[in-house]
Amino acid sequence: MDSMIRLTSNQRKVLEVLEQTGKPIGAYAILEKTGFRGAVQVYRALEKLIDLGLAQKLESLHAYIRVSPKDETELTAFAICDHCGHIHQLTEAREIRQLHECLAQMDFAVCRSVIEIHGACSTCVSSKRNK
Amino acid sequence: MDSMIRLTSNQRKVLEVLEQTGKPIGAYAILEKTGFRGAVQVYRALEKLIDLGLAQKLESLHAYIRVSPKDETELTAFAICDHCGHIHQLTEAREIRQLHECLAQMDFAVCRSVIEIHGACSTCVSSKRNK
DNA sequence: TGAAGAATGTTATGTTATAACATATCATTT
DNA sequence: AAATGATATGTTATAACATAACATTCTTCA
Repeated sequence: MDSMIRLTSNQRKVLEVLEQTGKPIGAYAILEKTGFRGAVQVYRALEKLIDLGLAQKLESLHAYIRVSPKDETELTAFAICDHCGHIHQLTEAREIRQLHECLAQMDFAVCRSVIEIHGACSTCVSSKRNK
Repeated sequence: MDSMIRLTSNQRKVLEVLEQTGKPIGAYAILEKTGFRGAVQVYRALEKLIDLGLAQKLESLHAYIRVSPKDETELTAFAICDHCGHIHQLTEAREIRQLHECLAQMDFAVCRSVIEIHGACSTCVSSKRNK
């Protein structure tokens, strides 16, 4: 893959950890899994991966997650299940676009959009119902 | 005011700092302004103020801001100007409600909503244009 | 090959947040 | 007023997250 080519060894290692994990993971947990000597290496790799659109930070969790590079960061929202940790990614949702349009009408120039909705996913909601 | 009654001395001090500041402020800056001996006192007060709907945390800034208690947390979005620090609060916006409805249709039970849109406010955008 | 730039390593420190336990304050009942 | 219990506050330590500053190593391409 073309995008793989430009990744350095450290960046590849971090990306692999993100992929193996499959859900948000903190920088220091990445540090342990990669075996790097310091946190700096993790943060540097994450910065690049985020730049490339391969990862994103979940601000409300202080954690990082692999995203598909085609997902436009600005138009992505995360539904975070606080019970099982599952992340559902809403990409290109009409509602997000509308929110941005609403801001555009106020002459607000969006450059980054942090949308993280916490709650309980369908699985957890129904398993609770059955208790 | 009724809501004032239940606040303790520390909570009142923190609330006053938030109000005097008028924009997001970090916990350790609050610590300095209040003169408390430790960060714990700040975080405890903030927790209560947030519970009461008098303050909110801006996750992407690691900072806290006074909000009007009638603003429903779940339906609030913040437009954060990264140039001048100005915060515009969108409350009860139709777009947010629609996003929640979209999640509800996926059987996701929302309990907390973090919506923070970064960019440049109209003032900063136009002052840039004039440079 | 060897100079320039990119990547990585190393150490230290800054920043944000909470755990665990001690003490103080205040209202209520006796 | 003294004893009780609940709430609030204080204190210390540490966890968790993030970056600054500088040294070294690795590429690459003239």
